Amino acid sequence: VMILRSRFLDARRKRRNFSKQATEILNEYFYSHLSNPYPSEEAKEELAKKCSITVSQVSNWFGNKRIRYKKNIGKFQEEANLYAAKTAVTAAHAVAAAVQNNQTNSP
Amino acid sequence: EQEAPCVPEPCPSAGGSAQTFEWMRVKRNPPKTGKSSELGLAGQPNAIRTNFSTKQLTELEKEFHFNKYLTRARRVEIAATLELNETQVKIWFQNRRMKQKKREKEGLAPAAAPGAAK
DNA sequence: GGGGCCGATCAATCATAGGA
DNA sequence: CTCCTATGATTGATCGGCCC
Repeated sequence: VMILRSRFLDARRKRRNFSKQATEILNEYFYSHLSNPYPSEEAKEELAKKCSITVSQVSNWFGNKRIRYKKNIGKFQEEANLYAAKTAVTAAHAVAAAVQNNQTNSP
Repeated sequence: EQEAPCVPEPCPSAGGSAQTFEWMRVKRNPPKTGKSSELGLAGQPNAIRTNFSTKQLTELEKEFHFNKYLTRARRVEIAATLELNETQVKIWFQNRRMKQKKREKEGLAPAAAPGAAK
């Protein structure tokens, strides 16, 4: 028992929460890829840049998010719906644009 | 950037909210690293994460500084000395190497150091 | 056919940040 | 200030691939 917290003095001690918008970006990606929330190395780099954090931090975030999400799906339902709706709007715009494009050329 | 084979089984749910995808069902097998008390039979693996003592970590760290890779002989020796499985020692070195690599990559380009001078 | 290594990930835990 | 929860990081160990 006393074989204590030998880990004391970790980097964990000076943890900082990510900015509100960084979390926003990460969540957007997570929920828009809920069927397979495993960003590629390139995707991670891009997210890292957009969030101003390191690739490792992006990996940590997804790792924690996935585990915690599946541990209690219900708890994230609201959040899931929120982001689902948000990306739906974006998707709708994309579809609309695509339709416009296709109207002038049908294979 | 578009996979396709996903969703082998979307799951019920009529509501319209999140479905249960495969990654949410993934379960890892419990650690086979049973040790201290190798239960009678029926091989009931400990299924617990071993907590390395400070002494063990210190020795492993020291050895790592000497050699990044272990030879079979050295591994056996260390495992015996520290009372760990050869597997645990092997895994520790693997994780340690990955950790080292990560550190090198990160500590080698923190470029943007906002408020560097303070 | 097996063993080790790598890269990614898991899962439990630690220690802190932030809110009521 | 005292809980209590949310969250980022660490780490022993697993999974799938690859190589020899």
